[in-house]
Amino acid sequence: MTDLERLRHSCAHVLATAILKIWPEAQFAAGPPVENGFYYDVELPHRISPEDFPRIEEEMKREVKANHVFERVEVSRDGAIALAERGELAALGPRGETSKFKLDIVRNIPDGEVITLYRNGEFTDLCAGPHVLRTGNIGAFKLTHVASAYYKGDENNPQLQRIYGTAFKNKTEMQAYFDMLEEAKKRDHRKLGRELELFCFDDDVGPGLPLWLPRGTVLIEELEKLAKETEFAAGYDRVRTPHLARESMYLLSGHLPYYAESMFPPMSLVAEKAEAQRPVHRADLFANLLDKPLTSASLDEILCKAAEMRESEGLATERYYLKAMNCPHHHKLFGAVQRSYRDLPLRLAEYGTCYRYEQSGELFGLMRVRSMQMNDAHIYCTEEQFEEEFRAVNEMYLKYFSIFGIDRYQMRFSTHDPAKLGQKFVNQPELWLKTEDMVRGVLQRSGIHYVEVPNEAAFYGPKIDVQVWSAIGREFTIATNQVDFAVPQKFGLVYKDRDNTEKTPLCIHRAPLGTHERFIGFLIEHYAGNFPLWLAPDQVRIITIGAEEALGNYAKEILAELRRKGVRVELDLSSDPMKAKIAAAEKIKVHTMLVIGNRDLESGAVSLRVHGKGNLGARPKAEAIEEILAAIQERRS
RNA sequence: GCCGACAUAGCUCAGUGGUAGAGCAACGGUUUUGUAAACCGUCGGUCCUCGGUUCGAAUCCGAGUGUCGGCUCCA
Repeated sequence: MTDLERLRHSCAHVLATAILKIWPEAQFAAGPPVENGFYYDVELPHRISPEDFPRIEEEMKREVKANHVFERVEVSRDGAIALAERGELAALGPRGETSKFKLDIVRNIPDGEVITLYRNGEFTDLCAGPHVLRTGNIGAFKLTHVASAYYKGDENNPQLQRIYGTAFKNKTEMQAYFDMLEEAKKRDHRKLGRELELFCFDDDVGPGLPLWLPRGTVLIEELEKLAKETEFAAGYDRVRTPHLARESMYLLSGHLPYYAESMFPPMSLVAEKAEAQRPVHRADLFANLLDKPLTSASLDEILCKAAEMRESEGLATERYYLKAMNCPHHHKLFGAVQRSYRDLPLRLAEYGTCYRYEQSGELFGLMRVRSMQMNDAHIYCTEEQFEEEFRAVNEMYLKYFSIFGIDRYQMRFSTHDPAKLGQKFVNQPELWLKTEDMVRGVLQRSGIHYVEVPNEAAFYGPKIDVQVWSAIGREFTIATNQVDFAVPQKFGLVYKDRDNTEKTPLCIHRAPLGTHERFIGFLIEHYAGNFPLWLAPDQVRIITIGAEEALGNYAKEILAELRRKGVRVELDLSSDPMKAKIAAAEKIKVHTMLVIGNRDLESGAVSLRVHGKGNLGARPKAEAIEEILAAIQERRS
């Protein structure tokens, strides 16, 4: 535990002390330090709201001022249980009620472990420590928010109130933290997305279904261009597949019924000619049955009637699902053509659109959505080819990260848990060990730093997830690279090997750029909206000083030349003062401004201004254009 | 999905039971400029939706929807 964590954990005890002074009946569960502070979970009939914070903080201040010693006491298990039963743990003294959560925690402490209590003033808590010496060592603290959490994170357990706070050695450091938070807020992709007109959401379209405005679409298309170039060079073939598929495919793939919950509910079609007619006919049919115009019927009435109708006529239904992943479609493409070992490795790539019914409370801007476009590809290869393919995929990741200047990331290698074979993981123990060894080997030989996490693999094989941190401090999986040794077999995918036998290929699922939604959400925060020239929705804006015809013509010449060369360029010929035009361009983070006045017109120059860098001075027109084209071409950061 | 908070003009926000407000943006005009905002005017509202309380609701109550903070989940 770091010094800061120790201090924050101690502050959690002070928080509990204060809460008990106000609400003596409070029952406490766990109160650990977390990334930016600490929390304590409490069960209390009173709903604590931020309005209660000043009062609680007042009590906390008193406790800090009293400068109580944090006293460590070792107790026997029976001793701790007796104290919990008398309600003396996480308490100011004996109480009528058992310290029920603490009792549960004591009972779950493994045999042989030393059980310790910590006391500060009147407050005693079951706690492994360590703590600061005295409450007075807590220099600065503040309660930040309140949320709810299930006891032990299990949704079958009672919901507790989780009071979050933060603490620092002194006020200066705490202020710096809050200032940093303010800065982070300005980078929030949801805020910038609106300000820069990149994307939006609409209630009539639906929650978690982003709409891309023209500027955001530029980002998408630039990323796709990058991916297509990179994948073409790496020997990928592009494919395209529909957004939905019949139920039977997801039964085959094994996604149903296990993943049905995270898929949109199916569309049911009646497999009967009369029913498959154009919607208008269906509408008339329903209207007749309903005895009123369709428009005045509620959706429930219509659905109910439709179901009744199907039932009464005994019509068979078939169901279609929106795809939640592209792999089954790609597997079908592998199987569509006879494959020889000479065709392998076969790399099928698609920016496929997927739909996942994420729980409503999980939606978060672009980072967690219900419709997404994935930088997907499936590589079908032999076991011998696996290492080389897997290594090449990892290198592609690193190439992308260097283009975007992403240096804070972590590769997470997720493996299976042998205890869950046949449940969470396909029951092929030897293939698990073999593929995990292969992946581990590639990572080690490539010198890639990674952490290994058991029990987090996909159901069909081990995987590597790349974690990044957004400006808001949330952790996200931005990219994924997975081994699949199970599903190709289910699909009966085979290739004819050299020895004239049929073999099942291994499959690598990979998405180095993740989904457009999450990746762009991340990039917005990463760049704080200040995209490099090649990505910037507004690459160049020509700003005239004055509006004489000759100057306007000169500006139009430059505009036309840049347009011809594929640059996203606009011309601001309005009568606003030059300073106002610059301000308007800066506000939407136009990357490069070409400011031209009569002086420039006379000398055939432009004056260059770059967002965030200010005025770079005048230079010959041709030179400025050359410079702009080169920066775009090289995807300079 | 669960707990809680929030929802007022395109954006940021004020308005706590009695005529719906500001700044910015947009639009119209005047102004003709040397590196982040020239002046004047105009437009703009289902105060999220539905229901209730009340002589009267943006304001109080209930339900729904959405967003946010967490939890759970995350192929």
